[in-house]
Order: sequence, then structure tokens, then C-alpha cells
Amino acid sequence: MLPKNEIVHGDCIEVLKDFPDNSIDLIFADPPYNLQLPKNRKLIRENGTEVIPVNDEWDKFESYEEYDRFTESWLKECQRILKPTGTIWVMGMYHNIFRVGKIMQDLGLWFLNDVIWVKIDAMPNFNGRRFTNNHETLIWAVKNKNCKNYTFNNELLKRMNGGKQMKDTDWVFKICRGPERLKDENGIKAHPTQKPLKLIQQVLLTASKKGDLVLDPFLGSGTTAVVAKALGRDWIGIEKEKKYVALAKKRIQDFINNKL
Amino acid sequence: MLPKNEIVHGDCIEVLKDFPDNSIDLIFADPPYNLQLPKNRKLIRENGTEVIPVNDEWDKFESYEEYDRFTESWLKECQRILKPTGTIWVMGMYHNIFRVGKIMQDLGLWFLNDVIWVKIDAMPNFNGRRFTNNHETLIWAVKNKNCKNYTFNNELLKRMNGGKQMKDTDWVFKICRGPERLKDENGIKAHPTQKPLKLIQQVLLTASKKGDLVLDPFLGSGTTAVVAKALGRDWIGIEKEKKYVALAKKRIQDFINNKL
DNA sequence: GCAAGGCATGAATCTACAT
DNA sequence: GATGTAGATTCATGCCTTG
Repeated sequence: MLPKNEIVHGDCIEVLKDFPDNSIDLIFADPPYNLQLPKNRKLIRENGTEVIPVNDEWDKFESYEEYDRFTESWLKECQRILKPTGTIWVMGMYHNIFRVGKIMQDLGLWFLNDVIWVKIDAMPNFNGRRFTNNHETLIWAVKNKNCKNYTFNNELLKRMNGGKQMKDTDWVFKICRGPERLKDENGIKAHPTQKPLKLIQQVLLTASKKGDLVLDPFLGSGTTAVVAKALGRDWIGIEKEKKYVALAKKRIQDFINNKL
Repeated sequence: MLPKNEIVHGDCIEVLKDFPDNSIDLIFADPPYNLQLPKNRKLIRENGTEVIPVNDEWDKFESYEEYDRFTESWLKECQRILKPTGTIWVMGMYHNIFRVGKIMQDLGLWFLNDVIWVKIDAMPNFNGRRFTNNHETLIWAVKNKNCKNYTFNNELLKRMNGGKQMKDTDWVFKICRGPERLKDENGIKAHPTQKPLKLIQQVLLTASKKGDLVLDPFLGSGTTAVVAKALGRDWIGIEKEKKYVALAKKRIQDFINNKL
């Protein structure tokens, strides 16, 4: 039925179709951003090193329409399986978050906040033709407009914030670099978009309780699973790419071994 | 032809239809967040408290569609009249900005940044069920993907930012309160969504030059006109509500009188 | 051992110009 | 227009080497 505390290898839309209605407490989704980078262009730093872009096949879509169809499909399933007391978090940046947000509203998901993750140590804008991209947006929503009884750990958040109510602009975290960043056998980043543990931790501390069931339909490097495990939540991760399934499995096992 | 340095009283979509193609250097738009339909009108008691209407009758999906049609109409005109070297700024918050952003992308407008205005002195969230809303989002875009020669005053921005490249999260300004806030004869705020001068000033300093022509299709209290005048830009303002036309006209005249 | 400096690098819708 | 090549451009952070 529900494969708790496991990674499911497969297309998330297909996998989600087998999940029962109203069964998930919290969904964290970091879907493909549809970056649309120019082809055959390299970005070289002054010191001669090359910026490795997100160029994976999973981020490529033929058109806005195709991206929208994909987005609506997985969001529809997520909405269906989300409990009325649950919440969904969807993360993105200006390439995709506006499309995603409109589709969420059209499905009837009801927004609670759009939270700004202000990045520390983000990459500068090299050519000086725009502002530095220094944030990502997290849309936080309930299943529909009538859902009022969702989890929001206000007192905990206030304690974490020096006694003051936390703002949608108070999420300031480092990007994932250094020892936390998973590397492959060549020392290159093993996943192009690994998210920081602290960011996901903030999501789970905000909107879930111990024993809740957390779903990540785009598990990637497995950050959500590790954080859920650490915080005593059950979790389900879905990942399409076999190599990332293996990466995340090893990561989770390493985490458990070091913990015990 | 182009009513420079004037306020045009009328529906912005109708007014914009008479403007020639490729004629505006910078558009700043702070569109309405809610539908202005009669069935959605809010009732305000004499003591200022709000009568909450029964909303169950009207179809929520229909209202989104109505808002989307309106949004697409004015954005289409704005895109048409924007110079290939110009840029458009559209401001909003989570109620509307995702819908607006998707429609902009669908029209072919090409995003440069989504800038976060981090508010100072924003209202707290009283019931402790969400994060405090502490920001608004400004989408900054060019007419289409191929437009590269837009104005971005990088050197000025760096000087304003201590020699460092400015980030999309560096826009921290107070909300419009105190003497800057226009009041009516009863001392009540004369416009519900008056924006701070410094915010609009940052927009114009970022993406326009002296002598450029700036358009605000939702002029409201006239902040854009005042800032444009102060910075030596020409401007056009469109405003549908007669009382706000009068308010802005007086404000601009007061500004000119005090300046001279 | 400690301080200073070199070096790597991060979800990025690069720009200008020639062909 | 589309494509290819050369050019100009950037910040914070942490690890590691050097002195």
C-alpha cells in the first residue's frame, strides 16, 4: 500500500496514482525548474574554471505547455493524496514558480504563504546585466480553501526566532556546499541541485509532527528522507533516475549507521 | 498621441490601445490584486470594520478566469507598446503574482529577475497560523527573449550597494507610512495601497535613464509620477478612479510647487 | 600551531559580433 | 533569424596550502 520509509524508483505521477486519498501529512516537492539554458554556451569564470550548469535530461521540456501538463499531473495526485490537515510545499525559482503557482491555484490548492529562502553564498551574476539570483520561493498550501486545521508549530518557530513571530522572509540558509554536498568518485557534485538539510528541516519543523508521514515526489539526493528520519517522521521518496535512487539509498544508510 | 507628463483618466486597457507600438522605455505596474466586480465589493462599516460577504455563491474558478482575462489584456497592450530596449516591472503578492507571472511568460515576456521587496514595518500575522507576510514580489522582464539591450544601471547600483553587485533580495524598504502617506480630509489613508517613493525610485534608477518615458497603467496615488518627475524622466499615468486622478494630480502639483 | 592567502564553486533563462 | 566564436564579467564561503 504505502511504502513507508522507502524510496520508490519510478515516474512520480505513475507511482502516486496507487496511493490512497487523504493519506499524506506533508508533501515537499522540488520539481524540475525547466531552466532553458542556451545551448552550447559555456560560462567560464575569470580563473578559467567552468560553471557546471543544470543540464540534465530531467529538466528539459519541449515547451511551456508540456511543462504545464507535467506540473498539473503530479500536483493533482499530490492534492488528492494530501490529508485535509496536511500541507504541501513546492519550491522553485523565477523560471518555473509562477507557472507552478498558477496551476496550484487553479487546482484549488489554497496558499498559506510564499516563503523566500534567502541564500547565503549564491553564485553571482557574471555579466552584470541583472541582479544576482539570491533566493528561491517556497509556496506553502493546504488541500483546499476550507482546510483550517493544518499543523503550524507557531510556538516552536517563535522560540527559534528569538521570541518573535517568524516572517516569510526570515529563511536565511547557506546553499549546500562543503562536506554536506555529496560527491561522486571524481569529486564532482553527485546531484546538481542538492538542497541544504537546514532548509528541509525548517519545512518539517514548521508543518509536521513526530510520526507524521512526509512525501517527497522528487527525492533526488535524499535530503528529505534524511531530515524526516532525523526528526522522527515517516517518509516516502519517489525518484525517477536510477543513479539518484542509489545515491539516496546509500546516503540514508550512511546516516542511519552513523546515528546508531 | 502620447500624453506625456499627464494623467489619463480611464480604463487602462482602452487607453493603452491608442498608444503606438514600441514607444515606452519603462513600465511599472501595480495591478489590482482582487477582482473589482460588483459581487465582490467589500462593505465597510462607518467604524471602519469590514462586513464579510457571503462568498459561497460565486464560482471561484470563474473569478480566477475573469482576473486572468483582465491581466492578459493589459499585459498584452503593455508588451506591444514597450520598446525592445525597455523593461516592464509588475508587482504583486501571493494572491495574484503567480497568475500574473504565468500570463507574462505565456505572452513571451522574458524574465530578468524576480525581485523581493522586503518590507520594514509590515503588519504582523495576528492569529499565528501562518508566517508574517513581509514581502512583495516584483517581476522584471523584457519584451521578448531576444531583447538584450535593455537599460540596467549596474555601476550605479554597485555604488549604491557598497561596491558589490546588488541581489534580488537586497530591496529592503519601509512601507509607506507617516508623512509620506497621503491622508484624506478625515485623516484616513487616501489610497489603500500607496507604495513607498523609495521602492519606485529603485525601479527607475535600476532600469531607466534621464529623459526616458515611464508608464504606470495603474497610477493610483501617483507615486510613479512623482518619482519620475524627481529623477528627470517623462511619465504617463493611467487611472480609472476619478478620485485617485484628483488625488494624484494634487500630489504632483504639490511636489512641483515645493520643488520650484 | 596559527595566520594569511590561494583556490574551488554554487538551479545561470550571458553579451557582442561575425558569418 | 540562426549559429558559432571571442570577450567581458562576479561574490561569498570554506577548505587547503604556504609561511
